[in-house]
Amino acid sequence: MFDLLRNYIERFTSLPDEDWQLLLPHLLRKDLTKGACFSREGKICKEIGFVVSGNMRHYYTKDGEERTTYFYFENSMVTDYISCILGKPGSLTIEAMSDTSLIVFPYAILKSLYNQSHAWERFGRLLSEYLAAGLEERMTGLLMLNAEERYAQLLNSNRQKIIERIPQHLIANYLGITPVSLSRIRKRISKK
Amino acid sequence: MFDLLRNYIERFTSLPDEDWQLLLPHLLRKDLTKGACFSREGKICKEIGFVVSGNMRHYYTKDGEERTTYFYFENSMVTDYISCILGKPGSLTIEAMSDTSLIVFPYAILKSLYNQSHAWERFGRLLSEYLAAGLEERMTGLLMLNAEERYAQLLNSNRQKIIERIPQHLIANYLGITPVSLSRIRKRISKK
DNA sequence: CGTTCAGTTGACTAAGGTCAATTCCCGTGG
DNA sequence: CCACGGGAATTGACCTTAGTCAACTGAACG
Repeated sequence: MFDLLRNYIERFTSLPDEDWQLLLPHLLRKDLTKGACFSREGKICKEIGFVVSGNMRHYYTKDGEERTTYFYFENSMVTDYISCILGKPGSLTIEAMSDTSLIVFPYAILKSLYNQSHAWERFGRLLSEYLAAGLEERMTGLLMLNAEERYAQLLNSNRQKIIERIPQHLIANYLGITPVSLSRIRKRISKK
Repeated sequence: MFDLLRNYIERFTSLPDEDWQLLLPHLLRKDLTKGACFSREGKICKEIGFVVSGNMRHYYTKDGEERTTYFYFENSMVTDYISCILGKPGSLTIEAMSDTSLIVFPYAILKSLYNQSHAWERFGRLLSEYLAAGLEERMTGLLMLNAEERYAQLLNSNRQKIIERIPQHLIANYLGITPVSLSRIRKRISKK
């Protein structure tokens, strides 16, 4: 099963077997039931996860309201990377939306791998670059587009899984609007 | 003068002299006059810059309108990093707000340094992490705060240079609002 | 069947934008 | 020294977008 993670990593950069062996002994399987949290606002996130099956979302809270900014599906990494990097309490909560199986390992291990091997350092660079590119796209969407345009962008993007598998009120939340507004937007679009 | 850049890099990670020597021959000085662009929307950005003196801003455009999302002052790196990383045309324009002196080098060189040296790879990782952390903070500000809260956040942040040296209509733009709105917000705050 | 929860719809509200007029500040030329 | 011109900032009147609240519909499930 751990090979799923290895394949994922190799999509970023090739990883000699000896490097993989450095991580392997630290991998654990972890199962979360629906609604359980992988990481919580206010806690320092110390683990990296990899979703084997199930799906998750992460959200920020303000005045008790949730703002979802990411959905995780099988075959992707999950962590409050900013909290890991900065070693500070995160502002993010990551929650299993269904029963979910993960492979996990401590961020501290990844950090020590950075020292032990250039290949791991490279993986860390590429992962951060990938994250930054994603964040930038997200930010420009919020900055440049109104609600209807953001919805249209989502429909035209390669995020099919979100449209197919996420209930509408969470999609609204992800777009930064209320379910009521999304319903109206959909009505407006369908009239065209 | 190039030592300014070296000092900047060493704030991320220590860099043995032999590694620094790999970059040194590729450094150039570049001067931009007020209003000149370092990188343009629609062009692939192939250079990394370091501001020796002067200041710059970067902005996105939508329907001919500019949205400023970053100001650069002396002693900081400047580039459309996302365009560099992805090797795609950027959606960002970076413009000198005053006559500006830069140290520049090709991104391709940095990329080759990643292959040549673990220390440079580490720098690349830390730079990307730093960028991601900044983007995340910016995104959450846009997502979670209204205009007045964003302005208050700016005032309470360690971005003094922006408040002191940037004209109000560009601060408004940076906050994602019109100069008219910022003026009203300031009035509201001053009444308290 | 009734309960529950997602989604839809209507009426009203709030935040911020638009447009236009006015004022302020500052540099330049007479 | 004063007058003028131009851009930045302020202010008022009005508009647009999305949020709020509440009522209603509809499907899923015990």
